[in-house]
Amino acid sequence: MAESRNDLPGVIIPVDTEGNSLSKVELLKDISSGELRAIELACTWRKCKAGDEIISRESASRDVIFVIEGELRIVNFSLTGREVAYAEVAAGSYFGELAAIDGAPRSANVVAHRNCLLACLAPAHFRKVISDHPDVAIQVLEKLARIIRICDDRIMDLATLGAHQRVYRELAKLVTEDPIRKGSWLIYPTPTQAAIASRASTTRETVARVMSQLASADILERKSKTLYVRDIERLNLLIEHAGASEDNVAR
Amino acid sequence: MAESRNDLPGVIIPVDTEGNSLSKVELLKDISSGELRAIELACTWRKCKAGDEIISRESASRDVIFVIEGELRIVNFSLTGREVAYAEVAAGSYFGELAAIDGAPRSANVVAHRNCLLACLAPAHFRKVISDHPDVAIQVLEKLARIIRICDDRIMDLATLGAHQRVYRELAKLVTEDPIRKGSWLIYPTPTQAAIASRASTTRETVARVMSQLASADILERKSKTLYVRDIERLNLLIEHAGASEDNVAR
DNA sequence: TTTGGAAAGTGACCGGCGTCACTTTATCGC
DNA sequence: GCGATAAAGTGACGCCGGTCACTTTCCAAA
Repeated sequence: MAESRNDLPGVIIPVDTEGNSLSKVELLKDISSGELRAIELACTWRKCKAGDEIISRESASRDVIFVIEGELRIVNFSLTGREVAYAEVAAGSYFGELAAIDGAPRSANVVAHRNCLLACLAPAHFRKVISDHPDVAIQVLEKLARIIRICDDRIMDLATLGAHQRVYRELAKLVTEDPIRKGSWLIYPTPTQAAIASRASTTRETVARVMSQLASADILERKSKTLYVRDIERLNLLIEHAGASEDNVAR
Repeated sequence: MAESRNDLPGVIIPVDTEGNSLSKVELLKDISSGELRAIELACTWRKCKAGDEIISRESASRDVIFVIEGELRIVNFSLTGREVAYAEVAAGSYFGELAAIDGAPRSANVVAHRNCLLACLAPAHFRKVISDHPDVAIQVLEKLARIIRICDDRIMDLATLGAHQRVYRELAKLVTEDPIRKGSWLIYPTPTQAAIASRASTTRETVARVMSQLASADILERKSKTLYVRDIERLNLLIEHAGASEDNVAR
C-alpha cells in the first residue's frame, strides 16, 4: 500500500507537469484563469493506476478531489463482503466534497477504474472557493441535490420493489439509442452482471436469471459486448406494472 | 383540499401577525435584523393543521419552507401503498430546499404532524440569500451533506441487513439516556410500531415480533408510553454481530 | 490454436419475512 | 368508568430470492 502525503495512495507528481490543468473541470469553468492557476498550485497532483483504492473509509484525508483524467467508482462493502455501488465519477467531475464540507470521516471507498490523474484540494481551500464564488456554491448545492434525489429513489426501490424489478430498472437506466440504427435501443458496453447486481443490490445469480428470462421473452438479445433491447415497451411495462405480470413475460 | 396560492394547503395569514418571526430559524441566525425583516416580508405565511399534506409529489411549488412552530414528516408511498419515511422536520428548521435549488419537482410528500406555522420563501429569493451570505450557503451544504450520509447508511442497511437487524438499528437510534436516572436508557415517546416499520422498511408485524423477542430476552421492557432499555450492551451486540446470534438472544 | 481464468447460466434447496386473519390490549373522548 | 377505535401481539402459510455447487461459455494472452 503506497501511502503518501495526506494518506492517499498513488504517485504524487509535480504541479507543473504537462496536462495538469483544472480548465476541464466543469465546476470551475467560470473562474478567472489567474485564480484557477492559484487553485492549481494549491492542489496536490496524483497519478493512480486502475484498481488503486483512492479513498477508503479509514482515510484521514478530507480533500476534495478533481478528476482530470480517468474514471472512478464509489462503493462500499458490508461486513459480509457484499458490495454496494454508489456512483461513478468521470473526468471533469469531482468527489470527496462531503468530507470537505462537514469534516466528518469518509463515508465510502473510492477505487480507480482506469488510470487517473487527480488534483486534491484541502477542505479549507475548497470552502474558500465556495465562499468567494456563489455560483460555485450553487453548483455544489445542485450536485448534492441530485445525489439526494438519486438516493431517495434508490431507497424507495429497495424498500418497495422486488429484486427482479430492481434489475429491470437498472437495465432500463443503461439503455441508450443505437447510434447507427435510430429507433433501436441497446446497452453498450454491457457491464458485468456482478456490477449490475451490486447496483441493484441483489446477487449475480439473480441478474443472470432475470437476463435469461428477458432473453427468452425476446426482450433482450446478447451479442458479445452489446446487449440489444428488442422490445423496450415490454421492458418498461415490466417496470411499471410491478409484479403484476412477472411470469407472463413470455407471451 | 384547500389549495391556495402556490398550491400549498393551509390558511394564508398576514405577514404581520403575532409570532411571525424568522428569528428562531437556525439557518438565518447570523443575518442582520433588517435583512431578516425583508425576508419575513417576502415569505408567505401559513398555518396548517395536524394531518394536512403540506407538499405532495405533484405540487408545483418550489418554495423553501421554514418551520416556525410544529413538526412535520417527510414520507413517500409506493404504488402498493407501502409507506417509506424519510425524515422529521422540527421547529426552527426548514425543508423543500431541493426543489428550490434545482427547480425539479418535489421528490416526496410532507405532512404536518402537529399544527404548524410555516414561512414559505420563493426559490429565487432563497438563492439570493445563499449568494449574498456564504455562511448560509455553507450551512445548507452541511445540511445536504448530512442528508446524503444518512441516505447512504440507509442504502447500506437495506442492501445488506435483514429486516430484524434494521429494526434493532432503528430502535438503537431512538435510545436516549434516562433524564432522571442516569446510566439508564430509554425510548420516549415510543413511536408507533407502524412508524418504526416505515423507517426500517419492514412491516408492522415484524417490528412487533422483534420487540416481543427483545422483551422476552429482558433487553426491552414496555411501560405504557416509555420503553426501557434494560440491556443496551446486548442490543448493540445484536446490531454488530449481524445474524450471528439472532436466536441466541434468550441466553 | 491452445489454455487458464473470469464471467455467465442454471438447478436445488430452504430460510427469512411479508401477508392474512385474528385476538388482545391500550387509549381517549364522554 | 365505558364504549369505540387504534395499536399491538401472534400463529400459519407460502414464496421470493439468497446461497451453494456446478457446468458452460467467453476472451485474452501465450
